[in-house]
Amino acid sequence: MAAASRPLSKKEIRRENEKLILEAAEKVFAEAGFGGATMQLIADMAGLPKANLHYYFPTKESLYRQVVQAIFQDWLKAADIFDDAPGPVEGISAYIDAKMEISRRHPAGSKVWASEVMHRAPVIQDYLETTLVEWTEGRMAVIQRWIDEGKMDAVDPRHLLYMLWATTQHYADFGHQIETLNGGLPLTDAQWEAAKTSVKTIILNGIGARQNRET
Amino acid sequence: MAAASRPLSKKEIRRENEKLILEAAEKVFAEAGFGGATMQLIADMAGLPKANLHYYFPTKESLYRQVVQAIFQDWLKAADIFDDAPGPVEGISAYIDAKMEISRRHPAGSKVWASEVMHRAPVIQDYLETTLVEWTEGRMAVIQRWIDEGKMDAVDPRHLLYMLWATTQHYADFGHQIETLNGGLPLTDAQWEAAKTSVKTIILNGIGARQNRET
DNA sequence: CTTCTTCCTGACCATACGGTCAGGATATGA
DNA sequence: TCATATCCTGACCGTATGGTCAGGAAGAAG
Repeated sequence: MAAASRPLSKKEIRRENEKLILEAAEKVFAEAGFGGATMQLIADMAGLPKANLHYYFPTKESLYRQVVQAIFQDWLKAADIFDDAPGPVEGISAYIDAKMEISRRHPAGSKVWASEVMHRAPVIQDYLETTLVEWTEGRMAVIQRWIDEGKMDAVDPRHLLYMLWATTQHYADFGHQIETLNGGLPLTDAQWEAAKTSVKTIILNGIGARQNRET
Repeated sequence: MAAASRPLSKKEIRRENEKLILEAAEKVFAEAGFGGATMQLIADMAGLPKANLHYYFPTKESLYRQVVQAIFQDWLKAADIFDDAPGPVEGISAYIDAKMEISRRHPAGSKVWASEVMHRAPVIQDYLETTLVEWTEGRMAVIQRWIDEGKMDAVDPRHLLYMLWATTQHYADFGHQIETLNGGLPLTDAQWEAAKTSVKTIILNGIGARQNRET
């Protein structure tokens, strides 16, 4: 059937299988929640026997933990954009674009994250208290600097961040609702562009973001 | 112990117990998700034996369905405000206030709803396709009228609605994250006011909402 | 070729869960 | 007062699930 490649080395096998399992797990956890997900279903989706999952990941929780941690990494990475930007127009635009793209390409991850937080973060509370707190404070400082430099209105940086998270992740977490309201069809390329544009327009206007130098 | 009231009539008993069960169920479903919730836990929280739950609600699913339907009703009701308003400043302000208040007073309901939609709405898909679609189209028409009347910028009404939902519900669904970022403490009255103000300011400025008559 | 380590898996187990039921308690209404 | 309908619940049941394990297959190392 499939193009049988040469036998894989042990390391390759491990890497390959862990990847298969993690990908399947992310989907299943996203669709069913932690409680509703079953190891059997993840195994089927990964195309491996259930016992094999327990060979790589001793418990359901350890598998879940790794899924959530991977998502958290992506989440943070999307924000490096923020720091390098000269002002809110560039920085926030780029951040919205990046997060919207994640919502589009990686909706399962966003859902798992949302579910984890909604359930009071049973497995990544320590990350929230350390990494996320630091990250947030850093970004708030950037926004405050922009305000001090007169590049945008004096809005509360914290609530601006929440709005950015909420609006962008909404397109992943509530994607099903959005699809239903779109006649049951996934958004087209053009519709995604319209969504991005709407979010950027409203938020940038909303905070009175001003270009670095008036044209 | 408790002030023993006179014996309840059968009807009162039924009403009372159903209420107890539904309230407990909403909390448990919100905290654990449908799959993670157990009838035993709901029973304990309601202070009733498990078999009693099955007397009032034959299955876990039927109980869940009623919880979700009740939430959906609230959800829609909050939006009557919209129609009576003369323009976006009043209408959208009031809508944001109302939805923020729901997020604050009724976070469990919002979480159950979010969870249901994230899992592709297994029990209320029909509502999404009928009631929600109609509701959304009605509200989009109102917004479009405001645009046509020059009361706000020509933003995409659909994405504006999504932003309103996303930003307001975020304070319930991600309340735990927000609390963690607030030093582990729930938001104070003043902080809730600041949140409302931020959301309203950014969105109303963002859409260029103009008062009915210039002062 | 031999030994060692890693990978693999069918069969199995204990538990927890949703759901049932028989039979008792309690209100209602004639 | 008695009959009936409703409410209540401890004990029970079948199933599904997370997890285990013994033993085999297969690459790595020498």
